Amino acid sequence: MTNVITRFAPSPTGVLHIGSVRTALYSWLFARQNGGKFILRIEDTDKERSKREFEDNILDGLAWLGLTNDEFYRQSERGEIYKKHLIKLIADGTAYVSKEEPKEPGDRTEVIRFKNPNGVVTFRDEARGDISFDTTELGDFVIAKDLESPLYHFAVVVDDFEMGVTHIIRGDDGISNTPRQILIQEALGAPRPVYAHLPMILAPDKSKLSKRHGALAVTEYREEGYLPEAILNFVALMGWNPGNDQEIISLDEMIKLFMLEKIQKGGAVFNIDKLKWLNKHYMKVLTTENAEAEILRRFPDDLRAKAENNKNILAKIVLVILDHISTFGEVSALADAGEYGYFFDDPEYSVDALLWKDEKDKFVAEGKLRKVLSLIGDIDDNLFTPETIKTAIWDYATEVGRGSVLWPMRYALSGRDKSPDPFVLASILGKEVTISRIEKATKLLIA
RNA sequence: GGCCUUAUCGUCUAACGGCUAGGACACAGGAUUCUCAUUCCUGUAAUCGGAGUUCGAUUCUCCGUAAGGUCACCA
Repeated sequence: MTNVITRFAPSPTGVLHIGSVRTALYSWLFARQNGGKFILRIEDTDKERSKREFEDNILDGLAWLGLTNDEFYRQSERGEIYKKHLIKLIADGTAYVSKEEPKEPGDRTEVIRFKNPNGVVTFRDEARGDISFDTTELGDFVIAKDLESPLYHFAVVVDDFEMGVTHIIRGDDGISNTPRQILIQEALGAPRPVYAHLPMILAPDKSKLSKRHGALAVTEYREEGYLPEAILNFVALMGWNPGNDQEIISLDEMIKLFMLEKIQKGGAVFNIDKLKWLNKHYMKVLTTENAEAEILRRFPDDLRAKAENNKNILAKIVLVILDHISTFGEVSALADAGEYGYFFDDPEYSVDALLWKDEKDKFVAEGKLRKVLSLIGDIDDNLFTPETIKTAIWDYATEVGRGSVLWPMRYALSGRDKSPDPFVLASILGKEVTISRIEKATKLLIA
């Protein structure tokens, strides 16, 4: 295909949410796949509702996701262009100035209406097939309040024409707008672009996704600790598939495999669990430095200070932390719950907690911990790894009952009912700290 | 209400008109190291209803039903 030009045209009356991201992504993919251009156009003809903060949010979100645009426009800066076409249509007789009875406060007594030829419009939708409308019911619809104030339908058509847009990929809600836009196109003498309408993204109750259902701005997903790769992968697969069972798909692969014809027709319910699953996957393939930075950022101040003073420990616990979360945002909640303290400070716990459920005798437990001490005492400081520690203890633990050895050992190191296994813990803490914590536990047991 | 669109496991989806309707998330059970989490294995689970065309329908046609969109001097 030659000279493909697509566009993403949000109105800055709200934040960039997950549905818009998918529309932007598909348009972007199609342009990139065909070596074409991707245009970002801010549709801010409604001066009342358009807000700069929303535009900033949209730009911020797209940049974060890496959906780069080749050209950027604001409709509010293109008044002369619309005016020129408006004058031409009026001169041609395909539009006219109409006297009106104001129906609501603020209504004009004069607007510009389109002279509807009243025919049936049939267009081909790449995602759905042929669609026909009888446009008679539209009447002579309003296309501008005056020469300086074009309305949505008119501005869109003029812009797509002027910018040479070849493929319009947009939401399902644009489908009913298409006939009247085609009418305007024909009056303008503009070529008809290829259309592809995307099904809606729905809430779990199948209603339109809204803030109430977690339709957050992508910038909020970023704050919650989702990765752009996960967001992109997730939205790509809502309403499209690569033609095989592949679930993990990179942007580069999407560019290769994307096809308008494979776009789903029915709406898709937003499934946060799948997003989390994808995010967990992408967190694991993140570089250690990036993961470390994300984690550190979520730590409360005191914990962060300790971690920064002990980079050695921090580097070792990244994988352990990653294992237990789906988003980086969970780190702060877990940290607040005291989850990571034991990596840096000796834990506090009661004697009872130290005892395994099937071995409540303090003296027996103390004896087993002392045995552990002697078994790991021989390991070289530099070879204090989960493997060597396990090798040293395993046979003994198996012989006398794994739980009766491993539970007290793990508890002595972490002071928590739930934690990584004792071998990993010991290797993270290092030989010296491990021994001192276990010794402390033995003293507590026979005190 | 008019018009437009859509309908496969709970969810995202696959299946030239032709194997036992496949995969993923979630869920359940099991295994891997005491706990938690990973990882692995196994399992539960779907073609909206009714006609028609056909040797044969998830697939094509029609009628229902349900859901969504749209009917602005918003976008």
